[in-house]
Amino acid sequence: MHTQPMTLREVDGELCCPSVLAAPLDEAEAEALAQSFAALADPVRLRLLSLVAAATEVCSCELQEPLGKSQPTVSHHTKALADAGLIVGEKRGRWVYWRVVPDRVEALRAALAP
Amino acid sequence: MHTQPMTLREVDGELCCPSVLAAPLDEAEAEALAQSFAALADPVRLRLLSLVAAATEVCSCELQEPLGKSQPTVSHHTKALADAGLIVGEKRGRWVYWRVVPDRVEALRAALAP
DNA sequence: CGAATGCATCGACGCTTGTCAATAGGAGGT
DNA sequence: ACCTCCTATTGACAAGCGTCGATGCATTCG
Repeated sequence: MHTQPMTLREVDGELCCPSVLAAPLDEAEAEALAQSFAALADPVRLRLLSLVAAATEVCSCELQEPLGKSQPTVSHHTKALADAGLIVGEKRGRWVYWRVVPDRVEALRAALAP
Repeated sequence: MHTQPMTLREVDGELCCPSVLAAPLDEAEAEALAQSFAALADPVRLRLLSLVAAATEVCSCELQEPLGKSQPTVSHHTKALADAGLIVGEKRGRWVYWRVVPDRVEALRAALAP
């Protein structure tokens, strides 16, 4: 299972999120935001995310076919999204069920707010 | 100078933008969105974008020092952001002045809307 | 128990990307 | 004309990433 949501806000704990357009970012903020956006910078991961969002809960085995990718590749992408905190996995029996983390998506969306 | 805003919406011309969380993305939408997010998936480009946004207009020469990168590297990143349609450059005299394209940023932000 | 299933990890392969020095292209100034 | 300044492009290099087959780890089922 994959965890740790990554920094992005361990920094000041005050405001919700740094906005790219509001004020110049310092290097730490830029690095954290860039890693989060990098998780979205792949078409397979975007489709994976949209599939999970559409079903509110999806196991990895259900992703392999619609994505048209091998099982290790799917696992690689779920891990990438989970490391970015955008999805979270829960292991039940032999399966891992994935859900999106709306707050995380919202944080990235807020980073693009004017 | 760099131009051409790239696809992302040549597709249906109807709605403003595909949302990742609303419905499963097809491969074309995912590819276009991924390329746009890839432009934001670099800390130097994020800081560059925030610097341009803060000043509403910045020439390349003013970016080199705060970013701490060489001139070719800065040019490389301005091109990347311009290819993604996030900034646009206007050449005046010997200088190129960059401005953000708010609609483009908003389109990406909308892609993360619930 | 053993066999089967779902997922993660490893190793390897190509391709992409960020970076800079060197060079080229253009516009202004002298 | 020449020289200077700003930007873009090229070439090269290292690092990172997406992909898959093979393997390993748990868990469930018979």
